Amino acid sequence: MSKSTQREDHLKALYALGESQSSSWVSTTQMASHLGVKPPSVTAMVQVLAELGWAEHRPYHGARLTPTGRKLALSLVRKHRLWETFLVDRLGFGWEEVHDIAEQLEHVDSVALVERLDAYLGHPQTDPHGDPIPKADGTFHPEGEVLVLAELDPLVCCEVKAVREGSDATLSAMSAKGIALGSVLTPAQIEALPAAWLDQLMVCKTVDDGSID
Amino acid sequence: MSKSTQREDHLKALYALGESQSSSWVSTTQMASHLGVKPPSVTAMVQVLAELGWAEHRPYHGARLTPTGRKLALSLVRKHRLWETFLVDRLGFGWEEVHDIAEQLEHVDSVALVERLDAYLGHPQTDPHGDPIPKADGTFHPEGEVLVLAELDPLVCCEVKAVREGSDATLSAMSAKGIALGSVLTPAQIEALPAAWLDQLMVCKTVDDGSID
DNA sequence: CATGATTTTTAGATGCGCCTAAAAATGGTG
DNA sequence: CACCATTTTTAGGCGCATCTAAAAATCATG
Repeated sequence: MSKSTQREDHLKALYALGESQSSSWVSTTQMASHLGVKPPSVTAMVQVLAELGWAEHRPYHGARLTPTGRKLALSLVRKHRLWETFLVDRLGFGWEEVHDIAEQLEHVDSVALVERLDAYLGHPQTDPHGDPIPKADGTFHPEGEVLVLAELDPLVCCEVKAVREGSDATLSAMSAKGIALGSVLTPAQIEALPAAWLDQLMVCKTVDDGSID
Repeated sequence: MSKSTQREDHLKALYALGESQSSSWVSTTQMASHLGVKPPSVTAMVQVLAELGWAEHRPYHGARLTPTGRKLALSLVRKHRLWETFLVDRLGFGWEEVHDIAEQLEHVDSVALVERLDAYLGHPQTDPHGDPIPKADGTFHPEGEVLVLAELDPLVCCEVKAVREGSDATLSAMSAKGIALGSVLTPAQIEALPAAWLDQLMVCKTVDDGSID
């Protein structure tokens, strides 16, 4: 598929891991466990990405995307999230079923396809997990004030805005408990959730309108 | 992508070439030119397909699909044609633009995806080129009485039912001359067509209803 | 600040799909 | 029916992405 599914996968891993931590430098071991390969394989691939001008490699310290590499990674994220949106909104898949399929679809190489798909879906701003969809030029729509549920200090009512990387099983379990994008959670409900979910659920506080009047 | 895009491509070539001629035995040279590789590469791949039980290989004589191989090939054809239908009917591509994209999409491995796509498209029976779409069980809807335009002996009015493997440029040119599925051609129009097209256009005779009344 | 534990890279091998060149089989023709 | 042209397969290599094992660099700790 096009230039190489593997290169694209390494590029995406570099992007995803760089975003999820303070420094954009990512270790080869991190990438290896994320991609399910061994560290030496990552080293080799990172060196290829460096030759292509898509990443920098500081031996023994890690790798980081170049601006070019970042653009490419964003276009992959864009494709992935547009396909997920298609699978859920149009084909009726559950949000826990679409990741692996989108993983394959995102490697299809056709600019026209992505742009037509985007238009067909009505230029969606977020995917079925609530994550923002990068635009064709690599910019995002602002994400609003969301925070990880684990960091909600005084437990207050909040609305689920997005779910970060969860296994299919986790996503199914959430669905089963009635958690979806837009769900409102009360402090009591939050305390009853499995601890692991607190790091995955992104929420924003809702105003308690004292609805018992 | 799944088991191997290359194996799938060889399987499809074996199917397509076997169908297009009297004998289902296909030479490695034929496959090689169809796939754009050299004959020794095909020999090697055919031997792999034989080990998988997808094809028989009679050395120095050719290869042929087994029933299992044929089923797999039909499921690829099914996916290809469903995606082409999606691209044209839903995304608004022209029929000459979709082959290469569908070629990539058909290798995406997900039974659920194909079946949902089929339902979403309304279980179409033919693709945008007029070719029948195999059903999930590998059967076809009957194709009706179509014949190659080149064999239309007394030139009479006919309706375009399908277009066989044409280059994108050919398909564009046909569109430009107003030829689409369902177009009705008069003997005068047929005589004006480029000779090469006569082998690609599949038509059925139409009743001249003597509409000048 | 030196030494041991850990991380990372290099070295060398494997499988896959492709290639070219050479050998083997087939098939047509005198 | 033997020979030559053609087709097909075998032999041997190459590039890519991966692996394991060994070497090198970094880091953490006494």
